[in-house]
Amino acid sequence: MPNSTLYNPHISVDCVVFGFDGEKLKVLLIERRLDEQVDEQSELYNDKKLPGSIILNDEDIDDAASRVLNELTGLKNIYLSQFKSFGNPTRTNNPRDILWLERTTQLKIGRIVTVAYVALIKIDRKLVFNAEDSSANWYDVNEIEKMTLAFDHNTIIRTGLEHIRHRVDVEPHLLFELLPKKFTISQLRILHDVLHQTRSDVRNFQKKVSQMPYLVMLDETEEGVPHRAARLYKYKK
Amino acid sequence: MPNSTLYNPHISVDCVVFGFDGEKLKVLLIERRLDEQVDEQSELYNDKKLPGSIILNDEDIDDAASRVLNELTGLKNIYLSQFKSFGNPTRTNNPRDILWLERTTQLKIGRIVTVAYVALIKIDRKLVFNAEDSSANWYDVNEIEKMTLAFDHNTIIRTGLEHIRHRVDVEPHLLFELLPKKFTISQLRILHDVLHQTRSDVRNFQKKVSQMPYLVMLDETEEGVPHRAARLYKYKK
DNA sequence: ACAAAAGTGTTTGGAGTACACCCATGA
DNA sequence: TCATGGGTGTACTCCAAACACTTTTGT
Repeated sequence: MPNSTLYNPHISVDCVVFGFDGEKLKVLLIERRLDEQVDEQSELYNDKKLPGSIILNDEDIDDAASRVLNELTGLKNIYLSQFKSFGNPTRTNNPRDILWLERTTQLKIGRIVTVAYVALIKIDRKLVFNAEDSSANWYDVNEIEKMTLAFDHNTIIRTGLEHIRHRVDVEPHLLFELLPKKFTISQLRILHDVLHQTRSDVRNFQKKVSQMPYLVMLDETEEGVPHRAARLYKYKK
Repeated sequence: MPNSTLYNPHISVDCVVFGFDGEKLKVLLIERRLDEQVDEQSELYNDKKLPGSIILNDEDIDDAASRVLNELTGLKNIYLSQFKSFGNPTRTNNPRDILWLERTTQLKIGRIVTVAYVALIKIDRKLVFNAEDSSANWYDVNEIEKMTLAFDHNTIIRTGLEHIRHRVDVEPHLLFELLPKKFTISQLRILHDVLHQTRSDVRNFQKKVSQMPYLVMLDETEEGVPHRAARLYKYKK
């Protein structure tokens, strides 16, 4: 439980956590609920938000983002990239959001500037989603556009998606943060296409990846598929 | 003079203002001086810092960056791009910096997270550099690496330079923010090379720019040069 | 006349793109 | 045996890179 001598209530971090299920790009969202009805006009919360937190008084902002992810997933060493800060003074104006903040933090909250991060994780890991005394789930990025999230989190996700698309152009090895340790060329191609918003030719894609020295072919194939099993690869170094 | 009911002392903006003098890339730095000697151990300040400010209570962070630039140069509609926030808790630990902050803001200052922006301006404009009751000057980006600036401003400038280099790859028209309204192809090529850290071939560069529809040839040539005068161009649309 | 930078075409290699068929596997 | 995706090669196009000489102007 946040404590006013430990926390800095002016600055927060929010994480847009991307995952890839083999077909679509997903984002991890926290279910926002307040069960206890404190007074008559308090609504029940039943919407979603990005994982995030106000920062600790002596905490680096990158460390705060790592902490949020670790509390959420139990994992360390997740790929994290700060992409933008959101400081519009009206972003914390919705009474619904203010009430929720003050309930969950036990702090008097005014304006908050949030520093947003993109995180990439392998969706196949069994994750412990128990942060913020609530649960988290994966949602298709395309579905999210139609949902109404807390604060300005729709905008943050949209911007984070653009950011990671640009980053992948410059650093293609980021794709491997989203794939399982062993993967097929098809999975790599589909992920590549989802992020680049293209549809690559299968043969040309094979040609391209065969020139990547850091992609090593394994002596294994996938299992349990109702067709010819594809060769597995791993990312090396 | 800052006033504690108007200003939010937890968040600031800093601007890395780039200019191009025809040869080298420059950054605008404020001379930091405190003339009045308040007590015996107070040093005289004679170093440099980025233009910046803590934000107003109800001010958007982008607006705060615009305000800083307008106060500094008198200009509006300057190209501005937020690139990173710096929130290491030790960045405001230097007693020298703390003292300076409290003197100039008249506020009790703790930790500050700063949101950093890159700005591009045409160096040929006659600018009114009178912000923060001090003066500002252009410095070569390469010289700055050897200087010791206030706070973590060396790091901010280095990161801002990387940022603008990437941006120019994606949006080549940003180059025209740095050039005078009328410019030669040589100027454009030299600026391009400075930012890409390359040395382009003159003929190949001419070929490339001749395919840019937004680059229009004027019926004028440069003047006062001790050699064949080059044709002038302007950027259209 | 000389110094200094402006301006101008061609060739070549590599990368990207388009395109169609047989193969292996499970049901 | 059938349905489903896996895996493979060639030809064409286009862009980037290499490369040298003549022109214009001021001193």
